Amino acid sequence: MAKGSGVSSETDPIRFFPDKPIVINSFPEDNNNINTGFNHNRTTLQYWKHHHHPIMEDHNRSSPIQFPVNLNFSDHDRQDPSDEKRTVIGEMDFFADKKPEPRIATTAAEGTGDEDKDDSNGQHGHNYNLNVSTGLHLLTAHTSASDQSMVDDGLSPNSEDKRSKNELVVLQAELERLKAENARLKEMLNQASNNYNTLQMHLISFMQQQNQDHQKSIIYEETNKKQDQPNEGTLIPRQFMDLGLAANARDHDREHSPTSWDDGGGGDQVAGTSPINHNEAGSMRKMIKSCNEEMVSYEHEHEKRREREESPEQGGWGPNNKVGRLNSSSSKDVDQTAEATMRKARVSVRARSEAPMITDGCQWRKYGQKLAKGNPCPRAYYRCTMAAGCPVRKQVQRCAEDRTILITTYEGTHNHPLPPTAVAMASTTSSAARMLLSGSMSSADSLINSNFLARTLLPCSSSMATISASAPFPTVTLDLTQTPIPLQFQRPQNQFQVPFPSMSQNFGPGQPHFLPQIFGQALCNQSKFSGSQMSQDSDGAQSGHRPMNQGPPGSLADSVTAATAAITADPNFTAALAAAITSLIGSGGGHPNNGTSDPPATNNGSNLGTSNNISNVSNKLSGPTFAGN
DNA sequence: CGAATTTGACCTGCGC
DNA sequence: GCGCAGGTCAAATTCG
Repeated sequence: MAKGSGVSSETDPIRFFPDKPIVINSFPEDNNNINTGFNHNRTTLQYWKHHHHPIMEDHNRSSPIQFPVNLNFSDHDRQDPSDEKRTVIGEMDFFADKKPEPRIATTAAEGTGDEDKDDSNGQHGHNYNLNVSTGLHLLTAHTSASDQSMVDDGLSPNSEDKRSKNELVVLQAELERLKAENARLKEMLNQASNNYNTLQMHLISFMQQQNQDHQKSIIYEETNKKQDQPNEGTLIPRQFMDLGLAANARDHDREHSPTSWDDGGGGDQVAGTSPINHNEAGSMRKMIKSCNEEMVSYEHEHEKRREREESPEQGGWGPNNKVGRLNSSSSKDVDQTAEATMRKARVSVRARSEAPMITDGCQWRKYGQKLAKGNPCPRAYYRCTMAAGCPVRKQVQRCAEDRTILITTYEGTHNHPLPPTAVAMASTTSSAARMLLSGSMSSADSLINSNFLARTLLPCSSSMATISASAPFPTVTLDLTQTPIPLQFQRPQNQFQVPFPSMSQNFGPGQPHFLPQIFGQALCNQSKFSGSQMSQDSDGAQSGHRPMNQGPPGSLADSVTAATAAITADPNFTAALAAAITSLIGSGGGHPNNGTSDPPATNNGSNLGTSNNISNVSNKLSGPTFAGN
């Protein structure tokens, strides 16, 4: 969390979004570095570092949007010499290519010679203002032929007069245009600000709801524990229960109280607690609605599956699986669906590694290996052996296309104490899990959550989360192998890939690369570590013994944990997320349906359980043989 | 010798 | 109902 504090202290998403109105880019480059506003270059970062105020605060001085406005600067504007200087400079630069003309014209008309130098009290500015701002008309009106003749006696024939008038007209038109543009940009900025605020409030209310749900789930758990006295000896994965129940509680809530986002009626917890910008909210609602529809159908399917699957065997992975059914119908339902959900949910981690298996702080025992269809590389099945009865299992397999990629799929939740690295990870991932779980509550939340989870778990530039509904089990795939992802949605079949517009955008300038570094480094370490320990595992050849214990203190698990914890706990991150979502929505980068179609994420909140398992991902070698080949 | 892995058999779900 | 594929079990094997 120490790192997290760093994130939170510096991260100011406000900068992210409000700036986004790439207004900036529509201006000439010479005004100031705001132009590069959204580039990730040093200039921008430096700018932001040195201007710790969001553009919204500072727009009077630095935003190009203000230029046209400041054209009307008055004496008041000039009270502060320094201010004036800066403003003038900016303006002059901005209109550099057009100013010479008016000056020439004015000078010629008034015959005042070098006014810039003569006017030491700023009178010039004032006069100039008259000439330019109000003055284009006035000048034209006042500057009669006689005036001109007085000044430019004998030097200004009619043709020249006409020419200057024409220039004035042109300038006037230009001024009008700029004013209009300024107004438009202002409007955009306001809208962006509104959107940002709206989403931020949504997020806050969403988080509050999550807390409530979590508490509710705890209550459920306590109740169930009392009811399950006979099974007291059995280890009950608390996180599992918490998360699962939370999800179910939400499902229940949703079933009995349709949300406004879904049905258009009022009363959505999120929408209801915060004002909505109708433009933004409208498109968002569309996305969410379609998403929700998909989720509903998806959930229906899985409900059926669950009914079929749970009744016969009830998952044999945990003795407590049967408990729920013995309880009262209500808690039974809750338990069943929750646990089923947890059992079914999976988190798949793709990472480049030469090692036969990524270590995650847990001990695993291989219990099977199978040659799966479509992949020449065998799939190895591991089960957690850190505690008897731990239901967690994982599959390890190399990617068929790229065998340097190791795909580790986790399923289940540990029911025992975890080593430091794993513990930290678990706590972190549980947060993410809750995020994801809450997705089953309402479509709105689900949308946010799927993104949130993805961004939370993989905030680095090379990350991507894929939520798949095609598999029998909802699966979230965290791809740590990808290079920065384009802002576009790919949608293979039922998969919805959550794109990560380089998180650096979402975070304040202070730490744009903080998280990516963590993850990147962790992965890098992983690779190095793997490489140093293993020559090649392509043949499944095992090179001797690899101690099966927790990963090193500085492992991927730690990194991920720290990073994730930091993010999840950082309100700024949530705000940044909101901004990111807004940008995604606003950019129209994806199909409305795409952004929404993350059924699995929401579906049964199943991913929660899985996300817990993510906590196990670390970067140390463990299991002996890799089945992966 | 105990622990872990290997590997073929078995079970189950699903699609045709 | 049958076959396929994924997943699991457990005896055999290997390793330290």
